[in-house]
Parts: sequence; structure tokens; C-alpha cells
Amino acid sequence: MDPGEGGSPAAPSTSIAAPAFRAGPGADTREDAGKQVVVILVGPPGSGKSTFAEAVMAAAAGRPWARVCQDTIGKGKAGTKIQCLKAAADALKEGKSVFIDRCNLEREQRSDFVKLGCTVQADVHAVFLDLPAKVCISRSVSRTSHEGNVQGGMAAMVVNRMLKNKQAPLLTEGFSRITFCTDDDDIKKAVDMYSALGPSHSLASGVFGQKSKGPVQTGIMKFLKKADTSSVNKSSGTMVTSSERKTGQQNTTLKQENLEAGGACSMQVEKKLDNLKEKEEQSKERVSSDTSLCTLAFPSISTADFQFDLEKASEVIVDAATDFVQKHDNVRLVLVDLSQKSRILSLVKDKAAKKSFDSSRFFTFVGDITQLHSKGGLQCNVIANAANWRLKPGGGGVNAAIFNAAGEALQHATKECADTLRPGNSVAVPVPSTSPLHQQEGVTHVIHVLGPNMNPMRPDCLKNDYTKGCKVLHEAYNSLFENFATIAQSYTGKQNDETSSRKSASGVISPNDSKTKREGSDDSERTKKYNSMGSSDAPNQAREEDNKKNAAVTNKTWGSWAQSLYEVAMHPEKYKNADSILEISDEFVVLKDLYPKAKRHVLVISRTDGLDSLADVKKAHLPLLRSLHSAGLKWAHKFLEEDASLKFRLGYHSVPSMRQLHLHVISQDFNSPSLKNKKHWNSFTSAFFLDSVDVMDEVDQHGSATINPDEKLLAMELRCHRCRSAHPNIPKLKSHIAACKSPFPSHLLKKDKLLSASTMRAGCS
DNA sequence: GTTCTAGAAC
DNA sequence: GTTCTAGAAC
Repeated sequence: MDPGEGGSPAAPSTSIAAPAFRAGPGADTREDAGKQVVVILVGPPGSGKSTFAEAVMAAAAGRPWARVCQDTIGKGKAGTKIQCLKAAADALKEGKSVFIDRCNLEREQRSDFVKLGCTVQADVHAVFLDLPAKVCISRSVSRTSHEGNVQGGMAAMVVNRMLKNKQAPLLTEGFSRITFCTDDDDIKKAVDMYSALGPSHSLASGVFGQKSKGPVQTGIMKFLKKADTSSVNKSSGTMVTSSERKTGQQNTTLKQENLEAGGACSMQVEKKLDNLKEKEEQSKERVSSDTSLCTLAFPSISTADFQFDLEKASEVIVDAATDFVQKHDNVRLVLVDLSQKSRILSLVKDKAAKKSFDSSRFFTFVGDITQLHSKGGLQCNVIANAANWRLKPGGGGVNAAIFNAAGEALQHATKECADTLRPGNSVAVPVPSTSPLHQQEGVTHVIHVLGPNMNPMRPDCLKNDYTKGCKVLHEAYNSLFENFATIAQSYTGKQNDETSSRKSASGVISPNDSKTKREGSDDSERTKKYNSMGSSDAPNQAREEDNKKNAAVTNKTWGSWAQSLYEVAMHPEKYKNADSILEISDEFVVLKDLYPKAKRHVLVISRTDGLDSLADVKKAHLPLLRSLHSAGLKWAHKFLEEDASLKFRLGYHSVPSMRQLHLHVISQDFNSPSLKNKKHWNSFTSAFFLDSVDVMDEVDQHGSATINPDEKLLAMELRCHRCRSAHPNIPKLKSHIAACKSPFPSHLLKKDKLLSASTMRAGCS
């Protein structure tokens, strides 16, 4: 069989498949008919778009390039988008490949340029110059002769405004290749790659260079590995379409050919494999191109770690799923499992076969639920997660895989929507557009589901009560599918409405929507019912474990320099004459911070021995936390009487540097020479700073505070705590905050987290 | 050249 | 937590 048959262009027989150069991941160039390329450079001012295009054009390997720059298109001055589109179309007609050199950070802004590719059948690529905001600001602030006049003091504002709305390019926009560059090294590699892209070469398709997840390997080596293990079906799913079945057969034939040839014709084999790979990708395309159906991929709930009987679970799945697809149009449900030998898949397949419904709208699929698009060719807008009750990552299985694949963004987005989940319930979380799961797999929502548990080692064990178990499992699937239907509805409605689908993707459809839903009467009824079923005290055990873990965190050794607060707390009388001690009680000492990070900054130090930090705090300490809080409030009020322009926050550092639990009372001007570095700034303005009111709530509800000990929080880029603008360094940040009059973020206005003269008055009245 | 950051030592 | 300082960034 000739693998070249079937319409893919035959490569020149004299050429070799492997490129003569290789410039980093994804530089999998092939010689072929020589398509033109439209490269859309995406990045804010200062990200180096023009430099990129100029560098490639200066070193280009024979391919004719044109650079379309909006900043110069009007006779050397800034022009319009229309002018750019026309110039690009003209250059393409002349046979040139084109760099689109305008920011194009939003999907809508670049969509017309993506369409250009269709007119001349050119490949459309995106190169996303996704450098840290502070680098772009820094560069654009300092440049003196920018073509578009984005320089000097205005630059920071422009860059910040643009970055607020940035949307990373997605394959679904119509790009055949997306290259992420997050530092100068990435940029250099990408420049080298495009420079070496000769007129008859083309670059491999896919997403390359995303740091959070390895590049999607689409090179020939991956395919060779596949061919060696004959595992095409295993990795690309069992929803064997006719085209895929054909590919599988070709693959086997090819392997035999290779063996017979004894490897002597390895070049030819490589070439054939290359063609086959393309064909395989085309077949994937056919599977995934059915985008008229909003698709939910879901794992079997409760049958893994929760040890729910597979036979019974499969009945529930088939019942709930077939019922759902019969009632809803334009949706597909796909039950996914990793292994081809999956018993739950075969049970479901068998049971579903006995029912009459449209089998293209509910089927099973073998593959990794986090890589359905890239590895399995199955486009799913929504995936379900078999979550734990705390909605926390880890624990192994699907939950760990999904949180891993989605990155931290999903953890934060989840936290926005819900803190915990009861068995039988689900919560839909919009996947942030920054998440690799969104960018690489096109997943816009993850729905966390908690099913019934039959494992005595896990919380809420139903002790083999399958009457309740099946009921709760049914509720879990119904809740999942209902949530999916809501998403599908908005999705279908917005398919032709780019703007609103963008909002949905970036999470502007407020997470509160799902929160409201979650807390709706239906759910609370269910929760009540479930509670009355006599759930075990296992969640408390889990919390107990949490507390132990937290204690272990604090089991660190404190340096001698970290002991001073402990000394003051244990023996305040020794220091009572010092100016810095403001108040001493049995429970706490109030101390002026020796190195205040704002105009007013005091510490309310607990006097309980052994309570080193927040991680040691348990429910029994709640009265103490309340005492510390009211002492803090009292002092904040006193300071507000002296200066009504101040605002205060009361809170704890997630991981304090000084031993002995202490509450910070700090004014929000951050006007102090002692605030010197990034760590200082981020420790008071990022999630590292835990508001006292939240801490008390959590300790009250869960017996401990949720601590995010992530050091990355302290290393984050410098952003204004009011308007969230980014700044390249501390001095620039400080001059900005001295002038910034933006309102504080809304989350601080809730629960009186931000104290001001007016909230104080309101509190008194 | 100066400014600024980040890591080591305390 | 701070101070000191090498060296990166400008």
C-alpha cells in the first residue's frame, strides 16, 4: 500500500525527510510543496515583535518575507488595521510570507488576520511573545524612538491595559502552529527557526514552548515510537473511525515493511511515516472537527478510589447519560478511561448497546482525559473531574491529572467557585485562558463532581449501602450533566458571537454564577438529605490530617534572628518601657513593627507558648484569634482617628519569618523606607497575606486555616495593590502607589477586610 | 558609570 | 526579619 495515496502531496523523492537544521523543540521542518506562511506576532509593546520580524528577515534562508507593521504602515507613521490587512493580502498575492507586526493580544483583533491564510492556502502561525509584563514595560519605558510612540511614562500604562485583556492564541482560532516565547532564549530559538525556514520547508503543527507543560511532541520521533509499539489505537482512543482503522492497518503494514527491509531503506520509511503521520492527523481532524456538538468528557465517578461496584455504576451511567442526550440537542457525552481493558468502559458499552439512542452522542473513549484533543483528536469543550470533597489537587487518579494539566490557574478558579463539595453534587469552573488545558486542549470548563464513597478509608463511606449509593451516584451524574447543559447552552448561543465566547473563556462569566447555583435550594436540599443519611466523621479525620500536616510545616527550626517576637511575647515586662510596646494583655502584646512597611504597621502578638504560626492554629484557638482581631481593630481605629486618609488590613503571613503567631495591622499606603524588596511587597499584597476575617471563618468552619505556602507568591511580578498594574522594580512601583487613586479590588471590600474611616463610622452607628 | 536585585550570612 | 555585596540590568 502506498502511504502517499489519498491526496497528501507527494514529497520529492530525492529529498530527505529529516531537516538539515533543528532549532529547539518543535522545529520539525519538512520539505514539501512550500506553503506561504502568515506569522501573527502576538505581544504587547516592548515584547520585541519588530525585532523578531526584522531578525528573521535579515537572516532568512531564501523565503521571501514581508513585515506588516501597523506602527509604520501610514507612510512611516501609524496606520489602520484595514491598511495592514490590505498590505498583508498584497504581499501574500506576490508569493511572500508575512509577519503581522501589531499587538493582536485579543482574539477578535487577530481573527481577520487569521482569515488571510485561507485566501492563498497559507499556513497561519502565531508567535506569542509572552514576556513578563515588567520586562515589556521596562523596555518600552526606556526606548526613545519607538515607531508607534509607545515609550516613556505612557508605555507602562499602555502595556498594563493591554495585558489585562490578553488572550493566548489557541489552535481553535485557526492557527496551525503556535510558538510560545517566555524569555529571550525562546525568542532566539524561534527567530533561528523561522530564519532557517526555506521556501520549500514547512513547520510542524501544534503548540510549542509552553513552559508549564512540555511541548506537544508532534515530531517524527514520537510517531516512530508509536509505530514501534504498535500502540496507535491505545494512545489515540478506541472510538475507531473508519479512517483511523485504516491508519492503524497502514501502520502495521509499514512496520512489516520496515522489518523486511532490515532498516536499509530507513529514509524512505521515515518519509512514509511522515506522510502517515499527516494522514493520522487528518483523521484526528475529522473526529474533532464536529464542533457543532458541545462535548463533555467524563471519567467514571466513584469507581476508582471510592470503590463503587462497577456493574451498578455502569447502569447508573447508561441511564443518566442516555436520558440526558435524548432530552438535549447539540451535546455529546463521552465516557473516558485510560486503559483499553477498562471494565467500566466495556460494561457501559454493552449496556448502552441494548438501548436505543443516537450512539454518536454518547460513546466511550480510551485516552487521557487531559489530552483528548492533542493525543486523541477528540475536541471536548468541557471535562468532568472526579474531585475530592475539598476540591484540592493531588490524591492521584483523574483529580491529580486534571489539576496537574490545568496548572495553578485551575486551583485559583476553583477556589473562586466553591470551597467544598458534598457527595452527589458538582460545580462548574471556567478554565482560565492562561491554563494549558484551555490553550492546548481547548477545554473551557472543568466540572468537579463528587460521587458516593464505598471506601472505608475515605470520607463519607456509605458502608456498602448501595440503595443510597446508587441514588447519590445518580444525583452526581445528573448534577454534572445539568451543569454541562448550562455551559453547552451558552456555548451554542455564543458560537457566532466571538466577543461573548471570549468572555466565557476568560472566566468573566462570573464564577459566582455557579456558586449561586451550587448554593441554590436544590443543592442544599440534597445536602440536607445526605447529611441525614448518617455520614461518617471521616471529613473530620481528613481535617485532622490536615492539621498534622500544617504542624509538620511549622516544625521548622527558627534562626536566632527569628526569636525576638517570641521573647517579647514570653517576657513583655522586660520590654515594657520600650516605645515600641503599645499594649500588654494576658493574651497578646501589641508592638510597633521595628521595620514598618507602611505609615502605620503594628503586630498583635499572641502570648500562647507553642503557637508559632498560623499553621499551628486549631479550632480551640478561635477565641484567641478573635481577641487578636479585636485588638487589631482597636488600634486601626485609633490610627484612623489620627489620620482619616489611611486604610488598614488585618492579616497573617502564610509562612511568617518570625516565630510566634502575630497579626499584622498595616496601613495600605505602603509608604515606608523599610519596604525595600519584592518579598516585602508581595507578602502584604498577594494571597500570601491572609485576611484575619477569612482566617477566623476557616478555622471556625474547618478547624484550620488554608495556607498556601507557595514561595512563588513572594516572587511574583510587582503589581499595584489597587489597580493591579505591573511595574519593573520597587522604586517605580513605589512612585506609582504614591499616586494611584484607583479603588481597591472588590474582594477587599467584602467582609470589612479593608478598614477606613468610613467603615469605622458605619461600624459604630 | 549608577541602580537594582537576589542570595548568603547573621 | 535585616545587612551586605556581587553582579545583572540599565
